[in-house]
Amino acid sequence: MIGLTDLEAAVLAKIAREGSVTSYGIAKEFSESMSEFWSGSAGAIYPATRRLVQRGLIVATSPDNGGHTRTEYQLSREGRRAMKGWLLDVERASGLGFDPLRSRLVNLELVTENERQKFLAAVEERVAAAARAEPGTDNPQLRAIHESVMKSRLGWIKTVRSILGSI
Amino acid sequence: MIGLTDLEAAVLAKIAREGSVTSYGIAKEFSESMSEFWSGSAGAIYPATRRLVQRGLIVATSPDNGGHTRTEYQLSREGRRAMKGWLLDVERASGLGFDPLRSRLVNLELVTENERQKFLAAVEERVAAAARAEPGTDNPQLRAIHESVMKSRLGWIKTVRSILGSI
DNA sequence: ACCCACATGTAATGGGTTACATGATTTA
DNA sequence: TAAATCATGTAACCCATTACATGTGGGT
Repeated sequence: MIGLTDLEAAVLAKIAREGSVTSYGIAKEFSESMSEFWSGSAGAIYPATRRLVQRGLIVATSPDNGGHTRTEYQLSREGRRAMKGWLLDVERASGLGFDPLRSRLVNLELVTENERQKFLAAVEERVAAAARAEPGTDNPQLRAIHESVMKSRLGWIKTVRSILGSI
Repeated sequence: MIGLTDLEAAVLAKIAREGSVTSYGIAKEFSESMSEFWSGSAGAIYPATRRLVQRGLIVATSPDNGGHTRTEYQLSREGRRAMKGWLLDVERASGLGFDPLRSRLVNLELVTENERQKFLAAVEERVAAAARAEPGTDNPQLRAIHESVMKSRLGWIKTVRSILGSI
């Protein structure tokens, strides 16, 4: 009834979006696109789906399409409820999480002006490149959200550069 | 020589900024301001400083200011080098990390229009409130960075609302 | 025949979390 | 003198990571 880890919640959401998926399918999406924060390793996903089954949040079905083992998961009613509880959690959604750039920026006064400038320029270039990269999804909503993330991030970096440039 | 965890790096940076600190002092700052991503628990900080000492990245000194035990840490030369290596790591700095809001937004199509709108309005309000809150530091650079984070975040949320509003 | 994608798992490890335990010093 | 703060640590637990092990099915 209590806490889902963020990975568990993401798994629930993935199952909700797809309807029916295997652990392998979940792991694959996590490792190639999802968040780059999770590796999408088997050692995380298989235990996670097992936990979710034990808690009754998802149900397992084993369609026998010839020979090999394959287990697909679907959301249960409680699973949907839990997923929505996590998704609409305003308190947690309003936090900052972990941002590898932010955690560096707040310490950037520890290096020289020159290093700062070079670093920020390089990061800006890299983020701009990532923003131009192909989106990896054809869902227009997701694409728009992804685009807004990258745009806002670029704008933020520019702001920070001007702040730190004027020391 | 290889990887620092982000927490270890943050500890190094804190020591670099302060010059000399106790584990307790580090834990305190982490738990009240730092990142809200780390709890700043003793169970994380004391083992971390121990590891950093073992790797020669910080050195321990025990000033005897009467009676009670107290261990302060300072950066070693290698510690400064490791910290700078982490700080100026463009590759890692350019990633997205974990954002509790982003990880929800990409799944927001799973709830009704009404729930979406209510959720986004509530989050916007809460983030705006956090942006107005007192900064917790008197360092003008840090304040400016924090301000830029919150401003960019608010702008982003507004963009997302207009994207998701026009479905 | 060989390789790649699909598919499922386990084992060792690492590094966080909460909760607990202890004691000195300062402040009300 | 009671409470808060400073200060250090440990123990049990959880969960994600990497690396390994195993096997099927389809394409070249």
